[in-house]
Amino acid sequence: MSVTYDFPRPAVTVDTVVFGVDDEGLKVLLLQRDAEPFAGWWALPGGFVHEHEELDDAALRALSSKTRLTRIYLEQLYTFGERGRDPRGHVIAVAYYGLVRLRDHRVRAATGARDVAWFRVDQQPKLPFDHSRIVDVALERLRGKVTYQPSLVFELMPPKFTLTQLQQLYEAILGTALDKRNFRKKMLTVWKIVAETDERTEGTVGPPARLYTFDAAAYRKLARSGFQFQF
Amino acid sequence: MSVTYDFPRPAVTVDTVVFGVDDEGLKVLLLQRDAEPFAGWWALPGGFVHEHEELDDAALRALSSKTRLTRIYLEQLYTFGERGRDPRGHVIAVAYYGLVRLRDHRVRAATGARDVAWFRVDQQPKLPFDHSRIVDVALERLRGKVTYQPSLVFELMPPKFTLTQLQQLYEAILGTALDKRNFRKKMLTVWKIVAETDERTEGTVGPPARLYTFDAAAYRKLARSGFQFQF
DNA sequence: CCAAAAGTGTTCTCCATACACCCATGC
DNA sequence: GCATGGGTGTATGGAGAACACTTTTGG
Repeated sequence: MSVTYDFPRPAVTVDTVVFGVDDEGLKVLLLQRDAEPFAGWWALPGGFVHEHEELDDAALRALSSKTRLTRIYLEQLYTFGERGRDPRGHVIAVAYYGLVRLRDHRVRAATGARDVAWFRVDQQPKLPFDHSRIVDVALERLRGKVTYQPSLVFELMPPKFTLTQLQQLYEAILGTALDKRNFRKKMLTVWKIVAETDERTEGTVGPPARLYTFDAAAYRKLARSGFQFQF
Repeated sequence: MSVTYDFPRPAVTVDTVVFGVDDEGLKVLLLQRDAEPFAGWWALPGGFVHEHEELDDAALRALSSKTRLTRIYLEQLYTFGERGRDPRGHVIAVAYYGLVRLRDHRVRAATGARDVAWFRVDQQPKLPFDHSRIVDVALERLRGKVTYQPSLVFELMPPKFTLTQLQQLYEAILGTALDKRNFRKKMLTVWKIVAETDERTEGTVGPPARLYTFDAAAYRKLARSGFQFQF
């Protein structure tokens, strides 16, 4: 039995919003387009879905082929299909977002891109298509998700970190300042999802800070019984 | 400037998961397919996206053309693109979910459907494609969303309702029993999102119950300052 | 000794949770 | 009068929010 469908079809693309963090704050990965439309503009990495390709695979492929970023964690965000969003015609974009440890990944331009760079989320250039909207939706989702699935945050942290670094990351994502004592109490006493190590930072300006690790086992236990949110 | 793209494209469909409630509990709307593949099976209402049609419009059109349900609130759920999910080939499904007041809407079969009916979510037949998975994802989303966006629930309630009806709806959606006193305290004292009327039910078995309305203004005020969840 | 950052406790308020009895109505 | 469902209050515990000073180190 073969049933076919032979009408004109919309094209389907995947677009990816990849966030990273460094000491300047939260950043988003953009590439400078090589081809029309919008050649020369900074835009989200993405591309057309190939025949018989799964969406998740298409997103990873598009990202790695254009920016050399591989093996990163992506999650589907939303599917955009507004009329007029793409001058080439009827193009539906399945958007993904993800997080990487910026220092672990050297990005460089590849197929279809003149250049690749990280932009602070509060200092993005004007983006083509509806990409600005997509970034906004991704940011909103990231902010929401962080409060009820804090494990996400640790995707961005090195394996060992200080509590101040962790707090700064939360502040970068949420865009607000947090109280140091309350933050530490939540991590150490309430949630207990970080574990002390014996190590400390070296060569810092102030006193050395203790290094912690993410306690995945404690996290899973906590996740089963639900979270209490807000800072 | 015209840029085209001329490779084989996946087909794009929209599928809708519509929830309703009656005294038997939470239900989902299914239709009995008329055409191959899976002719005769109960499945989610849906259909192919037309040329230059927006996704939201396609979902509403597919739903109304097959079930005569119109003007309902739909929200995008997730986009499914797993290999092998459709025997016709590479078909991507953008899924939507929505809520209706079951008693307000008489559904009846139309184009492409032999029959249309409401099924209790815990008594669904075996569904074709990956529709069972889609219903599961929709249910999970509905359950999550109810706790942080309670206004959703009132989409399913009549304009005037008793607190017991409201509580039963929450219980149907969440699949758990709730404490009557705590529930009422939350609605009336903590959230204050329902307003008393002077009316009462008539002809009931026990004593008449007071009727309440949803207080949209109070809700918006509360929504701005964030919620506290859980019952 | 000074600048910089690390680290630490307490109080108050609000909400979640647990729990049981009396009352109004229709039949 | 009885079955059915409506309606009500309190005590406890846990977490969020607000808030400031001392200590350690390198230069």
